[in-house]
Formats: sequence, structure tokens, C-alpha cells
Amino acid sequence: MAESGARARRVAERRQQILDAARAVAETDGWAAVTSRRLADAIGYTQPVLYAHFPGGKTEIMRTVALAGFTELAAATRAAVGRKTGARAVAAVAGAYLDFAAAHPSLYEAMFQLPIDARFAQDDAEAELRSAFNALAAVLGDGDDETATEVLWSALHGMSLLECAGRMRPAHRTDRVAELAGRFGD
Amino acid sequence: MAESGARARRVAERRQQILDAARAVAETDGWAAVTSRRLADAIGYTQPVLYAHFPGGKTEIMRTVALAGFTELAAATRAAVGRKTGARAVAAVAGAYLDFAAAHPSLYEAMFQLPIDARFAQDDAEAELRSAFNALAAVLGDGDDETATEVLWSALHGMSLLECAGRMRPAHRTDRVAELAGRFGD
DNA sequence: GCTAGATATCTAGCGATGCTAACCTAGGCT
DNA sequence: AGCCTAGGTTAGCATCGCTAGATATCTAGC
Repeated sequence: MAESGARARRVAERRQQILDAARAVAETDGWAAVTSRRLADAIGYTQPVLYAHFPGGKTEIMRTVALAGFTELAAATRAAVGRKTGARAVAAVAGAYLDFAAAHPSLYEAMFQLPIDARFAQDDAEAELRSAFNALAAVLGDGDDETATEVLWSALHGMSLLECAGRMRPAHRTDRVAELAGRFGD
Repeated sequence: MAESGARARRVAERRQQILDAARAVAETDGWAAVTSRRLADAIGYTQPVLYAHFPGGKTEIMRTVALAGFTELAAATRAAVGRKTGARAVAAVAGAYLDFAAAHPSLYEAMFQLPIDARFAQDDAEAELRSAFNALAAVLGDGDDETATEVLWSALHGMSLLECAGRMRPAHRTDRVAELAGRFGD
């Protein structure tokens, strides 16, 4: 049993290696390039090892990456808001949100666009998601106006995707944030 | 040469058959189920026939389906707006937009989420997209405030996806539309 | 009416994918 | 010593998108 701690740590390390590799490959070559063979190569083992760590296969790996993404996004928006309030807080959270999506497009894609969502509603991923959602709700002042929060989140989400797809004018990003802050800042 | 008209028509008909089959399969079983073999089955031919009609393969088929989607979406929003103005127009366009996405989730997915966008910026798909975009711009009154239009579109797009993913409270849809109309109806 | 060429369609198969069953091979336990 | 389990590999299955080459069918000229 004395060794089980060390073994558990090695297992956890390799789990993280797999996740890091998946994220790195996705960020450079897209999720289509995240194949089991390529991941196995990246960690120096063969494919079945992946399934030992993630029985759910590629789906579970993507899901786990996405989960970490929600935690990071929540932290980023919270940090950006700080003690700001009103329109300035909305602008800060919007800027942080859009920056996050722009900086890690493939991570953001995993969080929202990949067919991972199926089981999201039931399990712990929902907790991380709610946390990120609450970070948005906090800046809107009125504690229980979930509708406004949903609309703000929608706008940020849509804007992130459309910016990423090249369907927003890149030069006018600050204008959009200002527009958003003006319309949602109290 | 006299037959070439009839032949051309038959080719066009089968092209449409393929598109219809792709859309139907996607709508019932998702885009992952839209395989070349299944499409070939659906039209009563074998796989190579698909490539005779769509040299670009599955990608081109999805792209063409998406293109039709843009046209339909633009028509739906325009019809919903009618002669309304201000907040009522925004509410109408928002309702129509969300209805469209909810009624044809896989079509909407093809339009925005599948890796089709790559070549969108350069070719004619952009025209359909601009048309849909302009339908949104029209309801915002100020002719050249593209920033507000971008933000509204972002909100609608994000809301559609999040509703589809089950991340918005379904019962509060009309609240969200009202919220949107209130904030953008100026 | 018959043959030659074009046109339409199919058979068969390639490489790559996600995933898994079966085997091997070390190390600790009795 | 001898077994047993954990950890790893090899090899392979079914399916995917896609394509080359053979085959059938129809058209056109004599």
C-alpha cells in the first residue's frame, strides 16, 4: 500500500500528459487531428493506454479538457471584474470572455461546439458551468435576474464564435464591448 | 443535344435528392450519421454517384445544405418583421430567428458549427450570409450602425446554440426575447 | 440493324479512424 | 520456487471518406 500513493501519482501525471497533449494538438491542428494514435505517440505509449486512463475514449478526453476550460474561464472573468460594478464590470467581463475564447479557440470549441454536451446536464460538468455562469450573473447587479444573465451570456457566446469564424469586423471589437456594456450595464 | 435538357434536369433532381437526404438524416440522427454510404442508400445508388454530383464530397454537400439554410433564415426573419418597427421588430426577428434554429437544429448546426466556414469568406455563401445579416440590421433603425447589428446577431446566435444545447431555461424563452427587445429596441 | 464510342453506374479496395481482444512480461506475495 | 496481477504491446475489427478500374447502358453514325 505504501507504493500505491506513488503509483496513483504516476497515473495522475500521465492522465494530465494525455490531456495536455490533446489540448496542444487541438490548438495547433484542430480537434480533427486529435487522433488516438497521435495522442499515444505524444505520450510515448500505445493506444490502449489511453483507454486505460480514459475508458470513455476520445469523448471523455475532450470532455475533461472542456471541463478544465470552464474552470479557467470562470477564473478569468472573475479576475477581470475585480471590484468593478455596473457598465465597467460588464465591459471587463465581456473583454475577458472574448479574450479567453480568442486565445484558446479550440478549447472554447471543445467547451461548446463538440458533441460532448449530451451528458453535460446530469453530471459534475454542470457545476463548473454554473460557476462560470454565476461569474456573469454577479456583474449584473440584480441578484436573481437570470434572464438578463442568459441574454448577456448568449451575446458573449455568440460573439466569441462569430469572431472566431471571422464573421465580426475585427477592428470593431472594442465598439462591440462598449455597446454591450452600454446596453447591459444596469 | 435535344436530350441534354432532360439529362440536366435529372442531374439537378438527383442533386436535390442528395441534399434532401443529407438534411433529413442530419435532422433525425445528427450529422455524424450522414455518411456517404447512408446517403447513397437513401437515393438508391452507390457512393461514387455522390461524388459525381458533389466532387467536394461530404464537405460540399454540407456546405450546400448550409447555404440553403441561410436563404431560408433570411426569408423567415424578413417575413416575421413585416412592417414592424422598434422593439416590436426586434422581438419579431428574435422570435423568428430562435424558432428557426429550434425547428431545424441540425441545419443551423451546419450553418455555423461544422467545419465548413473555412472557405466561406471568399465565395458566394457570403452573399447569403450578408443577406441574413442585413435582415437583422434593418430592424435596428439606424441604417449604418453595424456594431449594434453585430451585437444583436451575436446574442441571437449564442442564444440559439445555448438553447439547443439545453443551457437556457426553456420556459423563459419569451422573457429572453422581451429582454432583448427591451435592450435593442431603443 | 449493327457497331463504336460515350455515359452512367458498380465492384472492390485504399488508407485512416475509434476502439478492443488477446497476448506478453515484468514485479510482488505466499 | 511458483503463481498472480498490473501494465504494456501487437494485431485486428468495423467503419469512415474517397477513388481507380471494370462493367453495363445508352447514343450516334453508317
